[in-house]
Amino acid sequence: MGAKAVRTVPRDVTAAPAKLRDVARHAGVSMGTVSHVLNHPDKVSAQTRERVRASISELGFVRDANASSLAAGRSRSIGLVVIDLANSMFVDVALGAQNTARAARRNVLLAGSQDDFELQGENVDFFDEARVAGLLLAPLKDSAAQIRKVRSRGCPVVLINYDAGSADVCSVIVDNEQAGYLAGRHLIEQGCRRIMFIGGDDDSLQPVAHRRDGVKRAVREHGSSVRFEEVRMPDLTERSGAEVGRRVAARGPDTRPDGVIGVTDTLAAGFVEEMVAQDISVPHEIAVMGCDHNTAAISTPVTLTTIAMHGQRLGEEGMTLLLDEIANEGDRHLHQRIVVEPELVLRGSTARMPHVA
Amino acid sequence: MGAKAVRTVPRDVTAAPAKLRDVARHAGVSMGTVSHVLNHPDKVSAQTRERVRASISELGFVRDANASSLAAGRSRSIGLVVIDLANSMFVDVALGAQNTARAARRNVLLAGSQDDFELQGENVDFFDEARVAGLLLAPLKDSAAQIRKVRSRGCPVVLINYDAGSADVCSVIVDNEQAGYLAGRHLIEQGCRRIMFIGGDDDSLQPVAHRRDGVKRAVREHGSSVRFEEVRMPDLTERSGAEVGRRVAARGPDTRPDGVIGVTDTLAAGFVEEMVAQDISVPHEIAVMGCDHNTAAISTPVTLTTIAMHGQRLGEEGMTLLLDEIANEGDRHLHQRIVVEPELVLRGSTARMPHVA
DNA sequence: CTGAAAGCGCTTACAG
DNA sequence: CTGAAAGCGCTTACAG
Repeated sequence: MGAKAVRTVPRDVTAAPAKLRDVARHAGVSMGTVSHVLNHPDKVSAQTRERVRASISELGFVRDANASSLAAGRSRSIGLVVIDLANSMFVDVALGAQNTARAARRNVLLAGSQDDFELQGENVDFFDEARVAGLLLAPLKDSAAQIRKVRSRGCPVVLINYDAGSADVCSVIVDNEQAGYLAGRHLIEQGCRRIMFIGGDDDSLQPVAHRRDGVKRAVREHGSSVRFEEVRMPDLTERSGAEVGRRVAARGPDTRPDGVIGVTDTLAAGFVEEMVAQDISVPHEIAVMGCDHNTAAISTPVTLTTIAMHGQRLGEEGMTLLLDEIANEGDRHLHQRIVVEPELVLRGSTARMPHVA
Repeated sequence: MGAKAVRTVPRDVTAAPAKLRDVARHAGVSMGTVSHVLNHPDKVSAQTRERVRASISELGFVRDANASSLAAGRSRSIGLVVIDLANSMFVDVALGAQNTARAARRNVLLAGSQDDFELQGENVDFFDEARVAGLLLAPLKDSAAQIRKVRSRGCPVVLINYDAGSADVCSVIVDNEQAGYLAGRHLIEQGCRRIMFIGGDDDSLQPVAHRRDGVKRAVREHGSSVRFEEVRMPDLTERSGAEVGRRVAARGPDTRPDGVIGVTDTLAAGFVEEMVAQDISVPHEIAVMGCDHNTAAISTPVTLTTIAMHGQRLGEEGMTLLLDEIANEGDRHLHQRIVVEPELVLRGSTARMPHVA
């Protein structure tokens, strides 16, 4: 080729990264214009916009989000704090929230609390410091203090999977009472007459209390022929489920329950494993089910019947509510309480009736 | 009580949030001193420190992390981008990374890429804009361009579950070849002689290629009596696994494989479900196993033998390497490549030999 | 150990 | 549509 030996020299990697002022200089415009191209491209003429964009990519400019948020007074990101990422329900929540946020060109910052209220507090504080545009919170238990603090800084909060019981905050919840009811009714329909509910000993854990109430309603509805029994464990782990399993096995076959509901799948999974270890047949001697559709509860030797919570739906609805509240800062926003219905998921661990197999 | 009616008036909630300058004024010190209390408490006398802390909590001051990061030139947070949070292996990675970071008083920002290379790019860009102190990246495939960009801004990167093959970056990887080998050897030991490997059609997915190589090594090692067959699917979903299942079922029993390895648990789970639907016994007619210990693969009617990847270990080691690189900015840091060995997890889907039951 | 001051890299009225 | 300038809330040498 006859072209002169002029070639694009690769930018020196050790050179200082380009800043907005460098872009402005390079494009021959003011910093304000570059900022507009970044934040309100429609307010800039097409020609200027393209010139600025060319400079941006040529210089490899990446805007400093910290400076941007500081100057704008608030970050564009949204914080999401969930109870525990090891519970797949909350991964679903994150997915749903993420997708909805992305459609609105917003980023979501994700944090899991590992079932630890103190860690939850740290996560909320962190997002508070980051001055997120909004906070989606799936709390372990009553978190009024944490919420008030964040809100006083002008950050809207939407609750997920927790009913604050007050009208001054949006929430998206699962009907946990109904979840318990579905579980109880299903076992009764499978012929169980001695129902055991494995819950926790901390009544402030709202979903646990509600699910128990639902199971009781199903039992009551059936009349006096069904017995109800509740065991309260200090935590909701697989280990606790196995512990209950040992106690149940130690009883005579006639006094054992014939249907067991773990308030979480994890708990139910631990129970099932212990049954297998003790040579007690699931579902024939004892039908077992979980109650939160945690796909992480894999290790059961039989597949676990459970109640699906539609986590993704929760995340989507919550994010939609939050985005609305952010857009309408206080005034035109009406706090809502959205209830998502749970659903029975049939699997092997309760399949006593031939037609269910 | 004879005390005067002086009581602590609750701070007006509508008042402007306290800033560092307010704290300084309230405590009667300069802003620099407040900043020191926050960032280098040991450089301040105990008395001053406590006075400042009292003012901080009395005023409900929460430092603005954006301003802080801007002034300091870099955020204190660390970014973690994983391939997919729906794969529990990566939740484990996040857990491990989180715990290690927390011990070092660092926050980690978590993002999942949903198996989407474009989303991965967005996640990396986001952390780049946030000027994170370091980036832990579990990439889908070669991401040299993304990495170079971030690094040019002075942000150290450590790779997880991906072998960059170059000595200029730290990485923590699973020995995927060994994982494949363990899987292959296990099936052969279980008596399988016609092994099928279900993989993907994208050779740039490193773990897939390595696991296949490992399976082949096991087959080769056993001599010519074992047949090897590979199926390449466009994606690694449950649906693809079921599709392969249908094809296998359509063959005559004599030409079918008697041992199947899904390169992911998800793939294997889909295959198993299809076997059950087709009334082909797992493990007796066909033994099946997965290869990444994804606890999210719950829906299998028999529990799935798989290879554990020790995700938490990966996260911990990766974060440790990254923290070291951050602390020793370039000079005293030596790039390392840590290999974590995988491990066979026996379950029902390959239990053909009585002693394994 | 403490204080005064410059500066981090943007955004946003404001005026043209 | 574009530009000049003030300011966002901190941190960090620097001097005392």
